[in-house]
Amino acid sequence: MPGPEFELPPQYDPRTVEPSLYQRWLARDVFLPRPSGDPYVIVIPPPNLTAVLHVGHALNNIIQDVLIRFERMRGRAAEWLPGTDHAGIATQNVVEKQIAAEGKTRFDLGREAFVERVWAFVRETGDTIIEQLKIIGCSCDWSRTRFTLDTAYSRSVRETFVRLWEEGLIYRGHRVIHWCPHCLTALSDEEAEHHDTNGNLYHIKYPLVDGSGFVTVATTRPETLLGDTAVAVHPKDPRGKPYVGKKLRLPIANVEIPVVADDSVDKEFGTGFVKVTPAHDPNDFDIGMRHKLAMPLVMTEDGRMGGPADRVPRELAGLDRFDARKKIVKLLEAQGLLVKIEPHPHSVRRCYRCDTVVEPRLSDQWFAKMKPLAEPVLAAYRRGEFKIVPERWRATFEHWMENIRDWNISRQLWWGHRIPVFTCTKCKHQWADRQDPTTCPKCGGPVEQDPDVLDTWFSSWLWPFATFGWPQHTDDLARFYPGHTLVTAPEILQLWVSRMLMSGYHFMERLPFTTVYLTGTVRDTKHRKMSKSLGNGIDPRDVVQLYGTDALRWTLIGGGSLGADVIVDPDDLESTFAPGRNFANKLWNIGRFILSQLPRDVATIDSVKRTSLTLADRWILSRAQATIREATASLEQFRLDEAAKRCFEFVWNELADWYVEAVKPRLDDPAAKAVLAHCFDTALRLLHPVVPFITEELWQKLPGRKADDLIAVTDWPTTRSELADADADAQFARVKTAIERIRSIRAEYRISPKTRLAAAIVLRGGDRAATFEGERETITRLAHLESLALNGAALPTGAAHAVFGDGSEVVVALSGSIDVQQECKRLATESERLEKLISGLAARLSNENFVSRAPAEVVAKEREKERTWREQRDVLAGKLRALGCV
RNA sequence: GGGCGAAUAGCUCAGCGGUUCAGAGCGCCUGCCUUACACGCAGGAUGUCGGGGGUUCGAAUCCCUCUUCGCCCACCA
Repeated sequence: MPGPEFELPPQYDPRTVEPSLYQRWLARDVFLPRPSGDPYVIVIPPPNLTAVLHVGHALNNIIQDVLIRFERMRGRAAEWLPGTDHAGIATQNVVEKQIAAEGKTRFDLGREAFVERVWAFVRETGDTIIEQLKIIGCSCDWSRTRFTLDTAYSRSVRETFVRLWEEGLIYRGHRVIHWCPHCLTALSDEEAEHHDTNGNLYHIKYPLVDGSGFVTVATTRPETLLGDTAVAVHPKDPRGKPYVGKKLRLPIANVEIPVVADDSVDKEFGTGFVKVTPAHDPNDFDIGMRHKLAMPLVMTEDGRMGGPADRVPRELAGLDRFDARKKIVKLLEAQGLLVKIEPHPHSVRRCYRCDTVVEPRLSDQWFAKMKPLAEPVLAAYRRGEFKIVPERWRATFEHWMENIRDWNISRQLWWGHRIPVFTCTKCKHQWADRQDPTTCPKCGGPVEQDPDVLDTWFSSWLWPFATFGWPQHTDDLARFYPGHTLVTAPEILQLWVSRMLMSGYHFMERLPFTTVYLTGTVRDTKHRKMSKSLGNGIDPRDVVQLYGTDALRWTLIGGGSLGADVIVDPDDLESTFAPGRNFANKLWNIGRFILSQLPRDVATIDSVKRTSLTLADRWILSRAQATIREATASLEQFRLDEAAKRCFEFVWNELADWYVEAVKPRLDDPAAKAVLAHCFDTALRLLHPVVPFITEELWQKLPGRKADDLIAVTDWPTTRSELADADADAQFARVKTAIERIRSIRAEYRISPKTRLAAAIVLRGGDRAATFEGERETITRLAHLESLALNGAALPTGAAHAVFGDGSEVVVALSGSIDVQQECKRLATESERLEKLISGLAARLSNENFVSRAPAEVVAKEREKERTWREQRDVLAGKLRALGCV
């Protein structure tokens, strides 16, 4: 008998195998799409370059990797395009913070030097992020790595802008937008996030100019009263009617403002009188437009009070808006104009990048019209041309698409794509240009480019096709657009996903993907989202260092179902990731055992005669078939967790716990070796997408591997009907049950493995006995493991016993005596339980409705069950009598 | 203010009309170093499936309602 050809350590050490395997995959170009074949395309959600990745990002990318590896093994030309996002405002913020630490601002450096500085930063984090993706095993096509500021990519961005301009979908809007006083830029609606706040509602008296009294307004932002140009009432509100057309004296500012009637006022809210600040509130802006009111700004861009001298008194000018609020309240109080302050919870918008309270501000910005882009996408969704999983996001998506508003695409930043709008300083002609013009095409005068840059999402919304070279008609574009699956976090469904769908449909006339997979969120034990700012972010590299990449992947994939959150305890990585590590180690040891048994020329399963297979052989082969079928179906439905769990069961509970044990007595049987090799090979392939490293490592060691074979590009197992065997499934299930009963009895009576025992399986029905006869060696072996001697003879009564489902029973006789009292007690309890079950079932079966309405097979099954239970009860009664129990 | 989701074993979560649906992992208890694995093996305990109604022959599973948590959306100052 040939000994093992190599020795493997009993503990798997991922650190020694993972890096070299990754290099090997790279060297063989397995991550490149196959030159031919049906493409399967995923574009990575390009990570921001603001910080290194945490486990939340890892989840997202591992899901993509599982899908791409699965499809690659199925023979598709799998293309996973990686890259990174310049993340305009976010990145600029981080670098500005760095500069601030040096006591400088971006204005000290100047635009060019600042942008250079950002580039340096971005190159560094970019490298780290790519490195992290490799460490977690991502099989991206690195030859096509893109960055949203690449030269070619920038051309795409510019082309889009100019096209939209030419189509009349871009316009200059003078309106109130969300302004971040910290980032000093406009934000889109989506970038100004709602946060619930415990604010106050201030009731303030505005005196009538004619001295005849006051009206009282209610506001949450008293400091904006300096910018009031009217007070509005609802036209049908009797309280306000008498005042319409009258003049009020604005407190503190000392200007006169009118009372106007406007439908938008809610009679129910506050006092019914609304102060109107057109330059600092979007609603008030609309009112201002309707009533042709002046719109003075009373705050500076950085959130301090400042404006026309008649409105902003010297004592307030330059004061921060929140300090100004306190001061104004004091002044009002002193003048007796403050009626009351009542608590008023409401929502305040904050900048999604720096968390500063956003200030609505009248400003000129570029907008893109969205309705014409959104409508066809919504229609396509309703026609089922793409789907979102989990399906529950449907309402959110549709609601957003139905109520879409124009998109503010200009940002007062330096880091990003400069807006390609040019203005002639002489004739004021304004146009968008694909090239940088030097002179005005109309009058030849000098030109100026718009100083602002585009919203970062204005480049990322082109990701599915700009990355493949659009607007050039490249081969890549023809082959890889449209793609297939987009995997991302639900929080950017609007910000990014819906816009990609719109741009794809608009510019490419095809939707960019067929499925949007929205992942869950990785949270800590307090259910807080994992993030750097909260300090609960875990670097996936730390986990990999401790437990290995496969353990990380296993935990994240197997730990949560489709779209569900995954909880990671940052203070106890061990308990979070140990299951993954343990599973890898289990796989390793099964491999160690099986590999030590396999000869170099192990037979294929096809060359083994059916007749030389035992029940256990046929059973495990059949289980393998079931696993292939179920795991494949789960993956096709994006249920990665189900697929992983099914494979886990096959490997651990079926292959290791039962088959490997059952086969030990006949390890010199070539058929057994063939079955072992086949099942292990199948398991490795099925598991490879989830745990790529250890499966590759073990698969390499299987007999018959050629030097350039790699599991990463080998075939996905397919089902073969001739190996499925329902008979074997059923029969082996019975063997298992019998063995389990024996073990249970042994444990219950604390029979040490050294104690000699005899047991019998007494079967009801001769045919089944015959079946078992044929499987004697399996049973004998398993029984031996339990230190049980198994034979077919009946044994003395009075021994411990078990009855199971189909009426067969196990009787175990001990060489010594048993505790009769204890056994009586046990039997009585069991008898009682059974009696209860029987009476419940009998009631059900005597229910006419059940018998007539339930499906026939259900009724039949219940009848059969009742019959069995009654038999069992009789057997128990016999035992009780035999033992002399009362 | 709307919409969505979640509440199942001590913890983290599967299951989402009948088919072992009362489950998995971790933890816990009892035995075991049985020639792959103690990151293991065998056996075991633990849940009125958030409360209350309803539909049904039958409900963790569908409907209503309440409570508690999340999330998303929202121009009521």
